[in-house]
Amino acid sequence: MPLFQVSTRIQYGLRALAYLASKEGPASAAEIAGAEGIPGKYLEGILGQLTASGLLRSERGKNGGYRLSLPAAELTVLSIVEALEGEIRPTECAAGPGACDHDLACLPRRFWLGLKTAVDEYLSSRTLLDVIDPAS
Amino acid sequence: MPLFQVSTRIQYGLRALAYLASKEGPASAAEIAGAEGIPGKYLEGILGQLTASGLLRSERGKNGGYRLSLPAAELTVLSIVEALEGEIRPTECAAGPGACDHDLACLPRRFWLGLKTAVDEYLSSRTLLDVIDPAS
DNA sequence: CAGTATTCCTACCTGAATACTAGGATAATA
DNA sequence: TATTATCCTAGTATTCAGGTAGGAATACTG
Repeated sequence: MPLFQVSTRIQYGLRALAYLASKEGPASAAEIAGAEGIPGKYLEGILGQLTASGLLRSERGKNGGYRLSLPAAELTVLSIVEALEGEIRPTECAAGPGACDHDLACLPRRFWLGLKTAVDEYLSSRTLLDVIDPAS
Repeated sequence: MPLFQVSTRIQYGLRALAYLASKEGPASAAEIAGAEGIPGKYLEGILGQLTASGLLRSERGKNGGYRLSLPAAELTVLSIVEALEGEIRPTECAAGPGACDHDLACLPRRFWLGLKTAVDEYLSSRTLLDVIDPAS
C-alpha cells in the first residue's frame, strides 16, 4: 500500500550496523540480536548479505563475528539500502530508456525518475554516522 | 523488495487523470480503460477512490463519466498519491512521537522522517500538468 | 415506460513477497 | 576435541498487490 516503505530488513540492518559502529572489535549475530531485540536467525541472513556486499567483514569460529569494513562516516545509507534490496527503481520504465516497450507513451517516466534522483541524493549524502548521531 | 515502488494503482490513476486533463467533458471508465490499456473493472475502483477523495467528480447514467474537479495545474501529485494510498509513512515510528514505544531507542526515526520530508516536497511541488507536459 | 449506459458496491481469487523459523554443515579457535 | 561462530538450504505464515465477477443503483433517451 505505501509508496515507499522501509522494510524490517533495512531497519534491522541499520540497527545492527549502528551497534557495530558503537563498539570496539567484532560482535556475533547472537550478541547483536540480543542487544537490539531482533530475531537471531533472521539477523544472520541480513548480516550475511551485508558481508557479501562488502560492507561487513566476518570471521568464523570462536571469538569471531562481524565488523564494519569502513568507518561509519564513510558508509552511505544508499550503499546499505542497495546492499539489502538492490537498486532503487520506482517503476520498470524508470530503469532507463529501452527498459519498457512504451517509451514515448510513458510520459510519467521522467517524473518518477526525478523522484528517484531526489531519494538517491538524500540517501547518498548521509552516512551511518549521521543516522546514529543525535546532533545531526 | 524495493524501498519505494510506484504501484500500478498510482500509475494507472495518474494516466487516467492525464487522459481526463487532455479532454473536454467527461469520460467513462470504459473509455479511459480502452484508450490507456488498463483493466476496466480495476480502473473503476481506482476512479471511485479518486472521486471519494474529491479529486474527481462523477455523473452516473447515460453520457455520464468522470471529470477533474480542479484544473490540472492545481492538482499536486502528492494529493493524488495520498488519495490512492493514504499518507506516506516510511516506518511506524515516522508517524510522529509516541507512535511507537521505543521513542528514544529509535534513533533512525529522525533519519526516515527526513526522507519522508524530501519525498513530500518533491511530490507537492509538482502538479498533474508537470507530469504530462514534456517541456517540464 | 422500456432500454441502455453509466457509476457504485461487495465479494472473491491468485501469485508473490515479507518476515520469519528450523536444522544442520562448515570453519576457526582454545 | 569441544566450543563458538558463520554459512547454507529449506519450509511456513501472513499480508498485499493486482486483478476478476456479478450485479444493484442511477440517469438519460426514445
